[in-house]
Amino acid sequence: MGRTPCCDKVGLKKGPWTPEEDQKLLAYIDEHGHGSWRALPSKAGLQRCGKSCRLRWTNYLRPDIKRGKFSLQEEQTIIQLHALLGNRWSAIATHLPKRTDNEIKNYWNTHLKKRLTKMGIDPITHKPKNEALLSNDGQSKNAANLSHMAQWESARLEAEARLARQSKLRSNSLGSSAAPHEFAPASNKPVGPPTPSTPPRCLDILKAWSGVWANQASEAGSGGPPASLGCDLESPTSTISYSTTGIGEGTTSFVEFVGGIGKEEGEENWKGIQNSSAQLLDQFKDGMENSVSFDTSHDMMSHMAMTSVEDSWNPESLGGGNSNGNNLYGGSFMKRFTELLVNSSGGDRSVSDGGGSGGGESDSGGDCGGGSGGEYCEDNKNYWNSILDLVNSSPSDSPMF
DNA sequence: AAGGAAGGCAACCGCGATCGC
DNA sequence: CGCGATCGCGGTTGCCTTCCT
Repeated sequence: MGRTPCCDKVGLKKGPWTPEEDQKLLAYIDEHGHGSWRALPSKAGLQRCGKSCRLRWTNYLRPDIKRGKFSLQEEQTIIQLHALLGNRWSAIATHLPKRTDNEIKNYWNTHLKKRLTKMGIDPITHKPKNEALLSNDGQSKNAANLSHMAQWESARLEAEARLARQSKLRSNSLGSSAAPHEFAPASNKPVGPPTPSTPPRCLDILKAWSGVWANQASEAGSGGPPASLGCDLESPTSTISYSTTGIGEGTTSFVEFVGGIGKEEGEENWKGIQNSSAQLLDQFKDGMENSVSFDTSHDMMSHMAMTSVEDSWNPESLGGGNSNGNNLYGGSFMKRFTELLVNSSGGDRSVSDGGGSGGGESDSGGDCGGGSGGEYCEDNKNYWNSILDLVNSSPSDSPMF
């Protein structure tokens, strides 16, 4: 029953690739595209299994990958995304143009993870180790909130993937004018919809959400943070079953959840939206109904919209929420933390780019706790703005968007 | 200068998801 | 609907390089 490993065939070479092999593979793909990886080696005259060829191509030979040292910005991105996505390297890679999931994974394991551990941070949960001893009421609630978002995002990812597949199929069946080169997209993700000029509309809800946050923030002025933003992130609860093994393991992305949100769009296009979650829901429904044109995704997303959002995305969750802070993931903690982290790498690095928008700020310990109000809120806003920027600046060729 | 330890990274392995017959 | 083939992903291994003593 078990599938035999593709490399079990005797006579197939393993181990490091030689320049000659690279050349053969490159030449073949350049001329024919990879097509079926299984069939490629024999056609290309390589004594390798297809899987090995695919890996070599995606991780090394692909023309659109960048090699070399990770920039500060990239490090920060990885850390933040890992905090939200866990070990979903391929998903993280979609936000890091020209980096492969394998490279990111290696970099995490060899550099960032150790740095975290050194600092007393649990690299899995991204929590300071001593926080594990804290009472779990607020934390668990936040974790649950994030988990809800993870559920939702997971469903969205599935839908998008399906969308992309179907789109690809359609374009193929229409005798698309695709170039003969079938270069794999970044991180082996399915090729995105053929008309990327309009991003997946399912993301509109995310814009809306962003807009709500922006409004909350602006209305609150220096008063309170958009509670849902930093202190008590609520999210639609998916009806799909999902393992809630904790952040960083088995959870999906909040960053991707806000994926594709243009910060400006989020703050301007949607500024007119009332804070009413009902209106927001209408927007969401409209977006769903009008945009996701493929049956499967449409059904799925619509189902999500109808069954999930209405059930759990209540006004309280949008506008209310608590302010008990200490939201590890939504608060300034993460930002400061990542900055601290990248700074702690020592040597010649410094936080000087825009990504570390709050660079140089005092280390106030990231207390989200009540009290500090304005500064905290500003930090939260900045943090999420940086996330939005981060996602927004995701490569246009990212198959995710 | 030599040997061992540690670090870094390319590549492999195995599993789950998906596709096509 | 079932089954085999294929693909993609994440975890792990093992080799090579660099650092340290």
